[in-house]
Amino acid sequence: MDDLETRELRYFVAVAEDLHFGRAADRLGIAQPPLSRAISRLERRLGVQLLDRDRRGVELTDAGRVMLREARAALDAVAAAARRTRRAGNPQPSLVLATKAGASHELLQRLLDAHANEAGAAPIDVLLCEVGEQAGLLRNGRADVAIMHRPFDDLAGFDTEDLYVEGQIALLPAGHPLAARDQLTMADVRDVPDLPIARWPRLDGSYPDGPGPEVHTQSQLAQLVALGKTLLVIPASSRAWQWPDHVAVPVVDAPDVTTVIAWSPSSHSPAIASLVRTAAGLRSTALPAPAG
Amino acid sequence: MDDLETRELRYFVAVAEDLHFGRAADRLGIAQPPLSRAISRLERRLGVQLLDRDRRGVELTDAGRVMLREARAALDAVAAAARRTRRAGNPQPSLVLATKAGASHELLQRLLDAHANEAGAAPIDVLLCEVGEQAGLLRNGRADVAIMHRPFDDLAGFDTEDLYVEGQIALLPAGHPLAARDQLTMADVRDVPDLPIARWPRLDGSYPDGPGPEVHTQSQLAQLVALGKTLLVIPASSRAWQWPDHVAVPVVDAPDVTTVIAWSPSSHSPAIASLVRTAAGLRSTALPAPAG
DNA sequence: ACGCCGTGATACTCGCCAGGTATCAGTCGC
DNA sequence: GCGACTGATACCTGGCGAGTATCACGGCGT
Repeated sequence: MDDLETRELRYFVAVAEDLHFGRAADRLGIAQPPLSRAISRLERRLGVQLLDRDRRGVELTDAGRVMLREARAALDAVAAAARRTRRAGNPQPSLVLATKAGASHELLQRLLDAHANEAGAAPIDVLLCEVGEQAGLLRNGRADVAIMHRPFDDLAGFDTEDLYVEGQIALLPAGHPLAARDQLTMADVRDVPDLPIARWPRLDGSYPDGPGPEVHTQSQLAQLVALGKTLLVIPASSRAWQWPDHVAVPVVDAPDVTTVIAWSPSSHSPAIASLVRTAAGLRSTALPAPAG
Repeated sequence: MDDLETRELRYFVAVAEDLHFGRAADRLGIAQPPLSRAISRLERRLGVQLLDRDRRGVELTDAGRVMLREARAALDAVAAAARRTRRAGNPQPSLVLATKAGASHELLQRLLDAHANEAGAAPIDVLLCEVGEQAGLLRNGRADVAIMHRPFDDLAGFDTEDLYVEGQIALLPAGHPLAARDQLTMADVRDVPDLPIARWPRLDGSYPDGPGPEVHTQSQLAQLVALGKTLLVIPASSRAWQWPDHVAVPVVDAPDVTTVIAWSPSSHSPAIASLVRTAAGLRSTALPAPAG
């Protein structure tokens, strides 16, 4: 059983994403014939057909879909190996912590302070990212550790330590009828005709149906909120979303949000262990009382 | 940033394991000079020294230790991609379920029965393995799903669903003084001079200190228990360990054991989802009442 | 001290295979 | 039917991976 080479996996992923040999070859910076040959050799070696070269187009077979998912994971792991090794070779290796810009700000501040006070603590580079990016960064080695939120973020495949549990609030323009209430339910908040909830892309990039605007960055969303065009239900601690002319109202039956620190089990190092221990230590100290 | 090839990772892992270029080259089936060159090229490309070629021996640097761990994970992921794709290409793809021989027998039986009754269920191959092997099998694609036990097994990096919680029992020869008690504590059980608890290897292969015999397979352990040479504290449901002349006594303060079904998030397929759903469904039906 | 063994590195040669160009073979549109 | 477009095939070339021979260096016998 001769292993696959990462080149073959890269080639297959390119073709599977484009479903077009010519364009995939372009992206890869090679000519089309070598790509065709590489894919058919891959299929021959696996003894499995990965693509249906149905006239007028290429399609993935079931096995091809399996291969696409597995190949992406494998390529991430290889890339992570290279990146983490490079960083480990630095004279003073640092930890990269990924976090959603604006979320869990206070907790992060306290974590960084506490960590800096530890003797011999590795320096920490904070990598601010968009919603849902952290998992990918951890997987491909661009980050060592991430602050994430259950149940929003995809925690599959990571080790995690719970840091904080809180309820959620609805963020409303000050003048809105619902803003006068001192608490809301999800039923109140759904189907508010003048303030539809924004729709985020799913993992596959498609958008759920609904009346709200489609957004895919936090700044887009911030803009819409500031304009009073959308309604937001977010963890109580996400103060970055606070505007002077908006009001936060607790949503009593919204699911609790748990802030966690997550890392890839294959990169578990003493430096990460120390940071996680510091983070877990913050749990016992005072934080603003969780809502909900 | 040109990626690493799996060949380079395999070579590095071989050298890092042997700490000897000649023997590693032998194992790899190549000559020593190409191996030396491959490693130094790898180091040059990463810009990081991985090995200290101190005369009279090769040693891993810190970065080398990082690389070793990451490279193993990456190679597992690549191997998993190949194996799972091959299996997905079969006309009637099956799921491979890994489980410790003898553990959770009744639950497994019920799971297989229930799954077989599902319409369109994939056939299941059961892969019986030794203690601690399941994680590796899931990681490198030899298995799709595993029955594992918290807190004994290494669940890092997997998705899991809890199936069953139970207490633990001590297994004693019928004539032993402790066998007359109707419950025990860990303090009772530790340091019983004539029945030291067997020692299992740690993840790195070394053994903890202690008076008990070293074991690394279940049959070794079974032999020792049958001879009355060692004492066992195991989940109550591990009936495979029951001998006619042995007695099970509950250990009231032993940590609860949770039986879980685990799978690799990168191989999450409809077939696995269906099996997991079936397994979770068993939770609500009658099982022997958990002890503790 | 000397030579010997064992180690990893270097020098060179060779052959395979990745990759390029040119071309073929279907399929669709008009 | 013709042209446009797609992926497959034929054939060639160059680079790199792998082999053999050898070097450089340290440890350790006697």
